[in-house]
Amino acid sequence: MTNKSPARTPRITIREVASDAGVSVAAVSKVLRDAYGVSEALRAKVQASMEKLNYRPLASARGLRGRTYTLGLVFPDLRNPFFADIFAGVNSALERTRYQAMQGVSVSASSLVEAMIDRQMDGLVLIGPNETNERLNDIADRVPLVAIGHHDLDDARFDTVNNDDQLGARLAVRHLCQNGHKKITMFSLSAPVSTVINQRELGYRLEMTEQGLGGSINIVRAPQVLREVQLILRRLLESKDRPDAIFCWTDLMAFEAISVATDLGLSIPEDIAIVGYDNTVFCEFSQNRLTSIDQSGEVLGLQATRLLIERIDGRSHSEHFVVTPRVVARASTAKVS
Amino acid sequence: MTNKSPARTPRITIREVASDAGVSVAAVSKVLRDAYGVSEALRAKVQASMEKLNYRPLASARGLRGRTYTLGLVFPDLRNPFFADIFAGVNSALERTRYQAMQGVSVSASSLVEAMIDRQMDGLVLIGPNETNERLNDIADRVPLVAIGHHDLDDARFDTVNNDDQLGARLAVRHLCQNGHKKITMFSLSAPVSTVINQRELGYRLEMTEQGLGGSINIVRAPQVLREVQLILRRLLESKDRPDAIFCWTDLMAFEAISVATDLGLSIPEDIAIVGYDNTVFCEFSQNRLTSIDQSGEVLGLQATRLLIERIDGRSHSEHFVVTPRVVARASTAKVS
DNA sequence: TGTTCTACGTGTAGCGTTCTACATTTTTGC
DNA sequence: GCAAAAATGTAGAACGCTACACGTAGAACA
Repeated sequence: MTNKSPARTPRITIREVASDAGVSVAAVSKVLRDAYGVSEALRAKVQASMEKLNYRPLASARGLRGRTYTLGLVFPDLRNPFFADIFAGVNSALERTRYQAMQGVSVSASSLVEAMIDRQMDGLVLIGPNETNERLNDIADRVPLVAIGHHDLDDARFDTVNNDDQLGARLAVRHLCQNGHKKITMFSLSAPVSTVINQRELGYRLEMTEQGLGGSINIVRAPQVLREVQLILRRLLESKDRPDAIFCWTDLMAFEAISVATDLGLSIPEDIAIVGYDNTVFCEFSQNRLTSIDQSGEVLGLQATRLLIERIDGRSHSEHFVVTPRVVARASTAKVS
Repeated sequence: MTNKSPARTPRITIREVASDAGVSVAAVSKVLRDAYGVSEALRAKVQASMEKLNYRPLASARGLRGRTYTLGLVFPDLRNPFFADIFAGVNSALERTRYQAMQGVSVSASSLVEAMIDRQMDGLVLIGPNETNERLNDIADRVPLVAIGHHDLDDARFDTVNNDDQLGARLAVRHLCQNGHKKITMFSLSAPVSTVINQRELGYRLEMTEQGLGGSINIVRAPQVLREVQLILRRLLESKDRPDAIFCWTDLMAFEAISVATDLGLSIPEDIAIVGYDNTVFCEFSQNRLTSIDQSGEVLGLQATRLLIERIDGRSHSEHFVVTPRVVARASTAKVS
């Protein structure tokens, strides 16, 4: 066992800065935190030394007493480009702050959240968490928390940022109706039940009923497993009473639907119209031209971050921010002549 | 200013575990690290107390003395699903270890890397870094480092994990030739020059020459800006001497190429064949059916993580792992009859 | 002139771990 | 049965920072 690791260049500490600047450690710390009681002269001296020595405070050490200036983001998955939009929003909110975001990815947030708390994140943003309010409250008792995509506000001791998923679904159905479709099936998610999915299904049902199409309400569900998704879509599109439109709970599923439909020789939108959700960049591709519901991920990320920092700074009552979704129409739902 | 944050439930510390188990703090620490010199009896007692109190060691505190058991991953971008494959590999390598991965996203790794070092990451994996060897060595002097997608091994004081990008490009060209194409253009990246891109361009040139097509070598470059990419592709496909095949440096660009070609009414592969790189999940879609070079992101991630942990454990000489790419043929390059 | 403020600095006790050095007990070898 | 060696446990000093409690000096006030 050659346990002799290569000599690492040692870090500059606050003590060295203090001695270089000829002041106390406490003074340097004050400058670092712009705490009260530092003269301009002292600040300048200290900052010069920090610059000169290229000093950077060690987050772990700070965390032991105060903050680490680190926010944790928990994504359910990395494959969906929608999350990149949220991330962009987070970053632009962080631009002029001293905070840094670190991401983790995990379907079941649980163990990842614990790991982030162990690592002293000052606050957490959970994206599309599959957790009960009880569990989320339990987390919120230990660290400032904001959830993106969670609709149960009952007694929530955390903030939420959502798009109006129920409205989004209604818009999708309404748009399809306006383009002359009647047999509209919703393609939804089976496995982890989430409040987001519930809202979208509810919106679908309500709008179908309102449009006088209550009789043809049909929700088909699949887990997030590629094989299953394809199988179920294929079965749906091959069935005798195939729908003339599908509303998919996320763009990714809509792309799968386009793929299966194309495979079966169906043309879009003539034989089957398709609507997705999230309005990801891939919707624009000519090979997709997917009509989708835009929920502005960037705004979601930005607002979530804003709320989180407020909460870290001491706010204790909950706030709930809602974005209004809108239809972005493309060829996948063009009017059937 | 209501600076009264809600009372957070305080953490269980090692001291409480020690007193609950009736042993010293040092003993608990030993159990935690499975250090030498703990009897089975003591270990059992301590573990029972840890379980009972639901104790979790605080990473910041550990970091101050030893390790934080956190690895940092730096992605250049979140939009490319290829990175999800790498991430999957990292995770499966981490499965039976006590390490956790935290991700950051940044085109220019620099400031993010500093932030990660400040946060006491035990080691870093940089994915597709746009950095010189000098800069990377500078980082490697301060923290164990592995680069995925970096071909300059000259005097590298870090490990690298690569697919053979030069071979990958050759395979792409060879495959196109076999299917009867002659005017093969490469669509490459202009802005941040990277060793990966260099290798792919080199492979393209070499294979074109070898195939006797040296005369029609043509590399078109665009930055990673959507507008520009589309403009340049459109110009290329509308030009008088349009190529009959395009080799794109990444799947994402290939999808754009398919989009533009579709837009222009060109059919694939009859009018124009297209090859991508990465073999991302989206290649399978019937609307794409994109032939692509597979570089098994999962293997890259797994090996990188393995090497990183070895390095953290003391290895000081550099290792360089190479994966052999392969062509995955789909309809976008089917033989033109 | 004395007294009270206010502004500016400093000393130092932790924060929750790890780890070296050491004390004590048990085992081993002869 | 005794010394030496091995095994097991503990004390306590860091690690780099924050923040509380003070000290000091000059300004403002009466």
